[in-house]
Amino acid sequence: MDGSERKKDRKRESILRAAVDLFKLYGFKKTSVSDIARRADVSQVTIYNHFGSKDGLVREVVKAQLSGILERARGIMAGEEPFPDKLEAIVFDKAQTASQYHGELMQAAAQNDPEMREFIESFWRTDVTRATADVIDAGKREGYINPQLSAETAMLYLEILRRGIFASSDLLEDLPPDADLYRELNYLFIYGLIGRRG
Amino acid sequence: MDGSERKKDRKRESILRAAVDLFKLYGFKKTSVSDIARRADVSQVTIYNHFGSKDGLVREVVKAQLSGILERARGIMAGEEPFPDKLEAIVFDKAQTASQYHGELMQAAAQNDPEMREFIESFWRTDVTRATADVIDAGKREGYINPQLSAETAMLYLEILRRGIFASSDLLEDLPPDADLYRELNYLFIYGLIGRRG
Amino acid sequence: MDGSERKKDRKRESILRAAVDLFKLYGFKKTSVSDIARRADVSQVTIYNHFGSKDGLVREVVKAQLSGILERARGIMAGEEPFPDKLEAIVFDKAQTASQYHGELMQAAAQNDPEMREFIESFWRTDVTRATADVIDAGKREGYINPQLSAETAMLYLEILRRGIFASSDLLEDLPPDADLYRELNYLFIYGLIGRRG
Amino acid sequence: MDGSERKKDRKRESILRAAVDLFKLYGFKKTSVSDIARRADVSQVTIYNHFGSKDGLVREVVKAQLSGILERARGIMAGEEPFPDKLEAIVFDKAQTASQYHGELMQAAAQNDPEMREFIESFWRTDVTRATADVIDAGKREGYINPQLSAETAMLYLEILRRGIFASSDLLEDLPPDADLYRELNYLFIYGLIGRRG
DNA sequence: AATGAATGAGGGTTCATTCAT
DNA sequence: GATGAATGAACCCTCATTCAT
Repeated sequence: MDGSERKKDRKRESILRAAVDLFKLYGFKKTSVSDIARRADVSQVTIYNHFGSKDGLVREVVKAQLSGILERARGIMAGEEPFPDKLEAIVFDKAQTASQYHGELMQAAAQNDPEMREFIESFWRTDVTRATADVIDAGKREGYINPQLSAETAMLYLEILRRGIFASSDLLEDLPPDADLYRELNYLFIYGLIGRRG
Repeated sequence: MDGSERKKDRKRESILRAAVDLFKLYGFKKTSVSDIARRADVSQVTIYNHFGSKDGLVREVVKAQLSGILERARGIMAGEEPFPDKLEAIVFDKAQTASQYHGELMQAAAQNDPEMREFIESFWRTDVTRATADVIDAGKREGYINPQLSAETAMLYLEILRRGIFASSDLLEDLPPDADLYRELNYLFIYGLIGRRG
Repeated sequence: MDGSERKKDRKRESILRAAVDLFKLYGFKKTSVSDIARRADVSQVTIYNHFGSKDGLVREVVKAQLSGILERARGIMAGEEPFPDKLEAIVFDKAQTASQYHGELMQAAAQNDPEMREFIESFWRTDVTRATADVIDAGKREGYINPQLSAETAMLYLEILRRGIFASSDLLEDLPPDADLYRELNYLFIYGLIGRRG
Repeated sequence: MDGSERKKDRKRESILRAAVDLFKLYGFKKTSVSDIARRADVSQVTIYNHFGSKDGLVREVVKAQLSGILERARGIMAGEEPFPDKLEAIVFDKAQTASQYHGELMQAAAQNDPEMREFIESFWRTDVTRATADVIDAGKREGYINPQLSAETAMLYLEILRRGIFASSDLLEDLPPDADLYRELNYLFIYGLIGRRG
């Protein structure tokens, strides 16, 4: 039935949201299933009925997280802004910039779960790589990326920046979202420490 | 007695080393006091006699870790190599590039422990800031850093790079330590995505 | 409607069969209602609609089991074979010789269920006693049972044999169903360890 | 130290006894670790410290149980009574005649524990077989067992009797320990249903 | 100073059962 | 009558910590 289906989905969403929130706040290990249940206003068992286990839950959270990041990145790249703006939007993707819980999550997801490991690796190998390659192409086309720079190195650099920003959210989170600092950092990404010359 | 003192210190060191090893391998939460005791070949209670609690232990580990990083950075800055080499050495500090256990540790240390939070913040505010400022000064003096770049932004950039590299150790760990990639990345840090022109 | 009735009965049978199978395989406590539902291809709730509770289900299983044993025994006694063959057929009743799940079942059925306890005891007192008495009468009539042996003792002996064989199914289950061993054991039941003399 | 050792052993014994009692009363699966802890007046965790897991506990219980039975049997065989008395003493071993919890225990012990399975099988193959062979030899020597009876069959018969009595403890437990019934049953074991003739 | 033994609190998970449709 | 979804209670187990020696 429709009502039941929708209700079930609502509970599912509610659990997922609660899980994401608490994982971000306290990390994966410190968040208990009972905490999640309480926050989602749901019985603990309902979580098991939906996701099978805590690992099953984190699996879904990770999948949703990864897809979300990718989707947003694609949306940004499809727009018409100049490259620096796109770069800024992608690298500073707000939704993921929220404490370094991500690493722990990924680790937890991959650790005891070969299937998940495969999923993550494949996701990285195909989707992320392709998306990042698009970014780099755009940058080269618009003259913001040195055409001689190998795609491999560029991708690694961007990844380091993403993760670094991600892991520095404690330093950034108090800034107003329109602070000049973002622009300046973005400028650094493109022109380096040495800055624009001539 | 001297022998007793030395023996005591040896136990202390043994516990610390065991803790660091296991934290790196399995993370802070997944490492139990009993694990550490077993690896250090010591009774659990001995750990409590020395460090008071698990949090007390992690406090010491963090202090040692931070001091180590700082000391190495100072050593590097005191040398005579050109700025790019120094930058590379500092940013890629091998000893800390070892799984992203660091973030979890810091979080654990700071979370339930105001004293520790104070220590870390003060450490950051004084020691790290000062050291990073030294790096930036050197860079400016040698013409590798845009003199108009504010110290604040530069420091943030360097911190982002450090943490990003740290969090990307999974991508870097299979590389030979003399790979060109390090040089290329370092080049990117200085000259940006746009590269050296003219 | 007839079709609905028959369908309902089919579900009932399907549940009972699934329960018996799983109880035999894994025991009563280790078999969950959800397991039974899955094997019977039925919703858990259907089991409750039919039997009220897990205990209610086990009650029905036990009743069916007991009636089955009794019915087979009566069939055998009604036949024309000589007494030793009848004895063998009854004591080695294949259908119940299938792991010692039986005891657990009876215990579970009787434990929290006074009504069931009453049923089992009455069943024992009337049906089983009567049937066993028939066996003994036949044995005496054909000269295979010492006429001076009290019915009480003889019945107890037969019951011990039945349960002993039941509980030894692990030792017997690999034997071919026509093995000499069955005859030899049966011979022992009649002639004892000392054997036929003279 | 001596005091600590003795205290530890006392706790160990206390736990074992509580476990045996409860297993006999309610069966293995229905007895929770917390029940055992409460009855032994000990923290649950102490049970884990001593036995590692519930399965570990049942392992020890089973080992103790088996060794006990064997030891008593050997003691009996070493005595000077005539064979029928020995047979009675062994087959009706009181200490094990206490509900059919035994089967469930063995099953639980062997199920998830290859090491235990090995232990039980080896125990059966060597100790039990040898002891039973001794019984049979004594019976033959004293003329109570048909010399032509194969050892295999005789052992199986005795085992069936043991288990049958074991599983019939509900029928026997109300009898006074000196009841004639025991003698009569024993008589049946030796002379069979047909009784002594001539 | 060091230890073996013991523990209260809490974690993930399963189960028999009920509710709403 | 049948079901999918949801649940409270209970279970096995682990952990950081303390007690007695």
